[in-house]
Amino acid sequence: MTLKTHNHKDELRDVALKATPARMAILDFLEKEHRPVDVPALLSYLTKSDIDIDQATVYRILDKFYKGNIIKRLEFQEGKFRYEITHTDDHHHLICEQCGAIEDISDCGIEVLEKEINKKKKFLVKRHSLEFFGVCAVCQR
Amino acid sequence: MTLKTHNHKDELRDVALKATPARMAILDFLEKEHRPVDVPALLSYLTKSDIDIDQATVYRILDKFYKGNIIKRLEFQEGKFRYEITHTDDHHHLICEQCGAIEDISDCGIEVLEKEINKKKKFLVKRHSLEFFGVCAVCQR
DNA sequence: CTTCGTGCAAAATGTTTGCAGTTTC
DNA sequence: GAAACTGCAAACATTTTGCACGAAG
Repeated sequence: MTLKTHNHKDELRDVALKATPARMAILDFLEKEHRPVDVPALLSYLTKSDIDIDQATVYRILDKFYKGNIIKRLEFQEGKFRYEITHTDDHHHLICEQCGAIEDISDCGIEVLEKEINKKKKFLVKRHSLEFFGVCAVCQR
Repeated sequence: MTLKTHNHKDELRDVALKATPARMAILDFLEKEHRPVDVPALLSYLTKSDIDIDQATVYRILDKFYKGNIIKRLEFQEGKFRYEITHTDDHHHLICEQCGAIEDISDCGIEVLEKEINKKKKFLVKRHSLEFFGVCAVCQR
């Protein structure tokens, strides 16, 4: 069992955001889901949880969370964004193009590459996106 | 000087696509531009070149090209797609968040990682996306 | 009580589709 | 001439915005 030093309220206070029911529910959902979620999924969860919320509000909340570095914003070549809780480790995703399964992968050793880029190209890397698309183990059978 | 074994007409015939003026112009533009372009940029170029084309047609052409592997489809966290001619080398991009400059970078050594993923996770990688966001040399000054 | 957050409606942006007419091979 | 391609208009999906009301600290 891990020691939880922060709850959602603290998390929000840390970035000067008020702890509203909608925000708490969104954090709950993002934490519960073990994959990056899109806005439709978020909305349908909120509706099912009897939280009546407008999509505009959801986008505004996600924007605040993103800017406060509480969540990450990802693109899986779908023409829309997905969001996931910011974790301490730098991980990426394996996206199965057949069933849509999303696996995590860590330790891609990309920091080395970033340093090299900085040295060779004088480009200061702030963040990167790295996703793999293919066929998962189950779909290969 | 490099030997050009293929022109645009051949390129299209190779993937069973008819060589129409619009398609030739789009290939011209994508070849001329040294950065991944979005649809608005493509449309404005075509208009300036007195090629009257509907956006629906542009999207349909890009779709065909993408499926024929003539072009690549990229996302730079902008909520839209960008396209570039498919090159033989596997390169990625450094995107300056301040001025929008896009530099190429090669030899990221990601094939090694893909093989590892295949072995460890039994996930068959077909393609990947890797982009770096940060500040370019000019904007750092 | 002031600032921040939300709902509602509308719009902006990017992309896709149906269908009738046109072009390419 | 058949199949592929295109224009037009409309629809669709995602995301953003203005404004008035409501809630949190």
